[in-house]
Amino acid sequence: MRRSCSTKCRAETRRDGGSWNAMLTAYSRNGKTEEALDLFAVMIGEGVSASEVTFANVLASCGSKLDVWLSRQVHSLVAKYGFSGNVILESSIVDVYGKCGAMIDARRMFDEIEYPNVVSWNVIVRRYLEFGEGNEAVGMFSRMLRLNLKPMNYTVSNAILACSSFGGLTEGVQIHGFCCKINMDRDGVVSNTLIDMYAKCGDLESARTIFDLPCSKNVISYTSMVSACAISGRMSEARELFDEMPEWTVISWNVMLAGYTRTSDWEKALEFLILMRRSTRDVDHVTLGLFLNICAAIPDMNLGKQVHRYAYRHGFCSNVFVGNALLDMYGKCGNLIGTRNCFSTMSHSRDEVSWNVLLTSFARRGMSEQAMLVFSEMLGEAQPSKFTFGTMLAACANIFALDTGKQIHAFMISHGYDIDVVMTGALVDMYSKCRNIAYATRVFNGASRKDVNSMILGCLHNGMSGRVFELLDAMEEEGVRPDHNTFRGALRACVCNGRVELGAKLFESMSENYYLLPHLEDYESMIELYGENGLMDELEAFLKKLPFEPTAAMLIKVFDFSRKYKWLKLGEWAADRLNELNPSVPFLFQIVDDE
DNA sequence: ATAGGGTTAG
Repeated sequence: MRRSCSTKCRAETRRDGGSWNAMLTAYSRNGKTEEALDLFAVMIGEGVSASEVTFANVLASCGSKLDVWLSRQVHSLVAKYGFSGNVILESSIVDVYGKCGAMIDARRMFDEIEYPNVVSWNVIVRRYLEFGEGNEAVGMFSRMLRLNLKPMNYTVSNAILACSSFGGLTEGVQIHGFCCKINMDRDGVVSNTLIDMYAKCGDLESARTIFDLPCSKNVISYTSMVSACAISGRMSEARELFDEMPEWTVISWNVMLAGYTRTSDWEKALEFLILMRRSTRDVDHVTLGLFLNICAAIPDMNLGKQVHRYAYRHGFCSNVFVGNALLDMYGKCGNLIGTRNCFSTMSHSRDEVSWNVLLTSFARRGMSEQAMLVFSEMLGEAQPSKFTFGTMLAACANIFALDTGKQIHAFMISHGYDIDVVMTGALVDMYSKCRNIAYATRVFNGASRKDVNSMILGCLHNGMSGRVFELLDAMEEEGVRPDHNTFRGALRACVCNGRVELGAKLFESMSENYYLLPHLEDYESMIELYGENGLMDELEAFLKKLPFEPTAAMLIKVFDFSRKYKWLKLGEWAADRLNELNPSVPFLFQIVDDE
């Protein structure tokens, strides 16, 4: 390649920088990165004077090559050829370093620019945003404003995007105010980004207000708004907006589909997929990933296999999202061989999520030993994350592997992993299932945000149900909102301790004050609570108010309690129901024994 | 240059 370049150029009559640059530009604009860089090397070698245009093209090529060492070399050549102080080239160097993920170098270059222009500022904001440092991006943006520079709409848009990336609603509102001040709030790109920012920060009303302004409706603002409703679970609102959209893209379809899967409405999701297939030929890797999530959740492996075949035929299997969704689908359908096979074929395109899915698939089926093996294999290739540890701790809990569990706990502490609510819960769960309630308590007490439910279950698991009431009191004191699992555990504790009145009060309060519909288990607990304490009047009244037909298990309990406390009428009632459920064996249940 | 997706848990 190098030879052909130089031959070609030698044949030319004029070999000044101009024709070299023309070629360089052609290569670089057409994505011929290697060719452009080779040509540049020849240029330098032959002593052709490199101009601003030369470096602009070479830097563009460096940016697509994502090679930080190469970028540093070109950076030094820019200085050597006397272009220090050229704001365009220096901004380009900031850009290239940023693209390579070398934000320290990017920032150093930026700070060296004597008079950064609006493009320089845009580049630094954008790169911080892409690097995942939204805070820093917003910080640079406000520095720009303090210098009284007027940002481009793209820069404003990037700064707003940065706010959404870390949930900075306060900062977002301030930028919105600034946009109004300089009359940029009606700019198409800016207003769409604002809608998206408000939506992602959970302020749907503000998003809607901007969306409803005249002239701000297009596919993108519609899609943002639909997405906002969909991620907040407001699917009927999302659907209404979707139906009135002027046109649809594959993204708008995917947004709706994601909404249905997020709300676990698998039926509607499938229905929507059928509608989608009938309306458009557009299907991409996101659609397929979501489709596989649905197959995994139902679960329907045959459907999943059809999607797999489709993905294979259309070349989507090399996409890591599709690959991971496939792993998950096979795992959730219980086909661990399928998961393993997929995982092996993904050897060139797998990431830490793939490993986590593989781990979870084994752990979910109680195959903790295999999960442990996968974990040690994983350490050689990928970084474990909180997901990894969560799964591993659950696997330890299942096989009472206290020592391994402790090692994982120690590993997390020594490597500075953040131990959040979920991790605290997983640790408490592991320690209490391994019957080490002392450690479970220590983890629980030391946590800043506590997962009370796991501690309640731990106490119940270790025969310390009395402590559940202390936990409930502490919860109330700290204003922590109980959820379904809290009540389930609390009711179990009432059963264990004969706390009938408290149980009844909790059961009432569950739907009255917390709008939580009791589950079957909660009704069972109440039946046990009344029955075991011989409160047959209350039991009878409770059964009369049941909003559904009692289950066989409930009836058997009622039958047994009635026998014990000689509550014949209720016992006969239960026996009749049970006999109706078992017509093949008449009179299996009799409250008065035949003599 | 502004819109979408995956892995932890009772």
